[in-house]
Amino acid sequence: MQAGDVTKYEYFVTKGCLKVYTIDEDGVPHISMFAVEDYWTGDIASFMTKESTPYFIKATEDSELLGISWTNYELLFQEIPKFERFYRILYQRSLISYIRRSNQGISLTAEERYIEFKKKYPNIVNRVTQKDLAGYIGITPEFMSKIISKVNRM
Amino acid sequence: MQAGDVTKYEYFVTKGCLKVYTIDEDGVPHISMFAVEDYWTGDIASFMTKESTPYFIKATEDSELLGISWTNYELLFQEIPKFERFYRILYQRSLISYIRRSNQGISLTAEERYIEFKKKYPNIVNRVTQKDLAGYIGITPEFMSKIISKVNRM
DNA sequence: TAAAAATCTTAAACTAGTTCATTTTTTTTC
DNA sequence: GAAAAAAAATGAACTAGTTTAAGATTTTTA
Repeated sequence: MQAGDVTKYEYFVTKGCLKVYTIDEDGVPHISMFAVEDYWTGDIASFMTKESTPYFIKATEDSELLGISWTNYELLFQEIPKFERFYRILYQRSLISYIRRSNQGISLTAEERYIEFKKKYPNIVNRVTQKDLAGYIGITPEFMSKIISKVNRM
Repeated sequence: MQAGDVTKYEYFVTKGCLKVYTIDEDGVPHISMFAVEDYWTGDIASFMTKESTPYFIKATEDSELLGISWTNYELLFQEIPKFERFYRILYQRSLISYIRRSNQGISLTAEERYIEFKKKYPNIVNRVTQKDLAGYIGITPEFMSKIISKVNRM
């Protein structure tokens, strides 16, 4: 996926690891999410509104995804209304985790955010580069390096 | 609503303004959201899981709310399955705005976050104290004061 | 497997944001 | 409408996180 495109699919990851990110005016990447096995990914805003996405998606490992198009997504609800419930609960859970993340972004220090990330995603922390982790935590790779060596020393 | 309670209701605001916030170990308040007319509020995580909430909710103006209990919420879906769709779309929209907020929290400076807030919520910015706004933006009231006078000077 | 490219580390100088203390302004209460 | 309480402003000293630059380590590619 490339910034500027209109998102045609939502993806479910069956294998691998991907990063979803924006690039700001200064060329600095900011990582919105990492998607590993059993995660949904894409840009739900662009998928819904058909406006262009600000995100790039790149696989960081060989990956396998399933995609659902807007047409099939709508059709799914029409033909099998029980899927409304499925997605209602899926979005509700997603919402809970994004509410938590947005609160942590404004109330925790970078070091605390790193410790939380490690605790919450022990399966991701060793699969991504420190540089990408820095982009997710919201700090520079240099400061990420300092934090990691400090936390490991503790 | 008080931290420690299990959330029994989700609320829809028909009049007024409320703040939803946590208080950290140092006694510093962090504001998760302001809820004005036509907003839903509460703690959806505690409402769903029946675990205790970390949030306080306080009205900052005289307010009127409608509340729905968990029992009635479940009953609603049972009796009128079309409401699954209604909530599916409601959560989908909410999700979009929290994804945006969590990205801004890690990629923008405090000044940029303030400017975005003013642009996105012109109807809220003048209804809340600077201190509460600081708690939402994620900075101290002192720094909020500096930013506001700087931005007004521009 | 050597060379090139990317990532990670370290350190010094800098800036965004905090802390603490004091004064001024606004709001609330009796 | 005076007194008290809360919010806002200001400034000086501080800390968390950035920037720039250079060297060390790991990964990728030919």
